[in-house]
Amino acid sequence: MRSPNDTVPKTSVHSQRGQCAKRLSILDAAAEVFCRQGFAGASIDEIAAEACVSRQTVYNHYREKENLFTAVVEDVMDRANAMLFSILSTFPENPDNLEDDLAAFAVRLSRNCICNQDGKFLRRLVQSEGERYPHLFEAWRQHGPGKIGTALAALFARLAHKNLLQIDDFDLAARQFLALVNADLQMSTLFGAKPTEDELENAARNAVRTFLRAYAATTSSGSAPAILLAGR
Amino acid sequence: MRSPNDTVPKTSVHSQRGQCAKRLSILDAAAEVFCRQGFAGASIDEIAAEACVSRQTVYNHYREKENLFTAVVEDVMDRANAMLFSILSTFPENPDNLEDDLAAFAVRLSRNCICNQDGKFLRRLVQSEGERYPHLFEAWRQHGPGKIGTALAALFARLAHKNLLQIDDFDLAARQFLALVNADLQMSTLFGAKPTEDELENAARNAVRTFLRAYAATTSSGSAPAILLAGR
DNA sequence: GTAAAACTAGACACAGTTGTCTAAAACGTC
DNA sequence: GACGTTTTAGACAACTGTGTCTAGTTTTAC
Repeated sequence: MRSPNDTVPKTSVHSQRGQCAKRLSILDAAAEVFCRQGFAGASIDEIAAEACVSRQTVYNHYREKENLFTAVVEDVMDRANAMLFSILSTFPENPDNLEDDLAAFAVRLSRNCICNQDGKFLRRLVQSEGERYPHLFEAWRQHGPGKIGTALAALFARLAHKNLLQIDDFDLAARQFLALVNADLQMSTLFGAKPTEDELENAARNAVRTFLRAYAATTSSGSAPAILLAGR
Repeated sequence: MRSPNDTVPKTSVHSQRGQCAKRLSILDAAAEVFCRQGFAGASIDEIAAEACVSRQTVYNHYREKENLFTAVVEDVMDRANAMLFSILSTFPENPDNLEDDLAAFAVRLSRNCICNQDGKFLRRLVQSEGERYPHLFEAWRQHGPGKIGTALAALFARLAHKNLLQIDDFDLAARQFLALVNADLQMSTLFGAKPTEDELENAARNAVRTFLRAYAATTSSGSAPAILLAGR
């Protein structure tokens, strides 16, 4: 896989974001350009220019376009993954107001995992190149943001165990929660425009309200919680 | 816009799917290739080959690549649009079992508008080329499947008027309904694999069940309908 | 300060694409 | 069968992109 004459300095730690400023700069520029133009449309010259680096330097570090592409994908996925788990850890152990806590959580999730540059990049790339690079898709699913689903499912299982939610199928609930959060953002995210903070807030509120109407634990009397039905 | 020496026969009715078999064949092949490779990655040679037509014929009909691309987009959108309205018209005026009717409706919608070749093409293209061709995105929204939302909202308004649903914001409910239907299909549709008929059925059932838990009209007693809570 | 490593700029061969052009072939119609 | 149109196959110029090479410059490390 790795050619012997990679002139990459001593610090050739695979694609892990390591040391060298140029390497980093190339990675970032490449992410930008690949995202804008797709794999076929992106040219090494453009990437080099955006990274303020000579074309030869790009080739020194990444040997060929294909190689650079997979390095970028790995890098973005690593970052997205770290971000995801940092956000998951913010959910309070004992939520005192489930609706507010879930909404705040949803805002963080959509702001930092879905609507940010990395989220956009991954969505676009998996969509347009996923068929051509099946391993890309698989990586996205198992090791990248595709994991959001399983992580969320675990969170919901915890909440159900505390009798705060009433859920049969945790994975399904997780998928639906994400889908609902996305429902109001799709237009923005499809187009590429970053939604405002207000839009994020609204989208989260709408999603959580509907989600809780469907999944909030019923009170002991068996009817839906008064607070949820009251607003209608 | 239109060059005077378009050698297109007498039947130059813009891009409306008209007459000439070659023209049709080119349009279909181009849709296929653009979808697979994106705009930059698709070559006229490949399109011509897939259409079983000489390259020159492609140029005779569509003058240049850009032109062919927009013709394909228009064509696919027209078809998707027609399909959407044909499906909307199948929803019964007086549903006797809302859950079943909505589920059947969701199956038809996802099979024929979301998971089919045209749906895939449009999603992929809007996603990857929407930023470069803003008019494409705008067209998709106003004149293509972006309209599903408003059409659905109208349907839900009707159902709410008949006291079958209890909805504040019809547009929101429509977006959420679509999002829920997509929730289980995203993996398949992202990857490009056609889901099986069973998967469609399941996705629709899951979506409708959650949707109705959130939006079904409460019975006169004020509690959620017994049938909906019973299953849990 | 010096030597090794990293970087730059430019030229280069090669391949692929777009869009044009031409002459010959196939087609449809009267 | 003859005419006009459509289609084809191939050659073509212009361009763009990839990946290599070289020679010179800058940076870094000792």
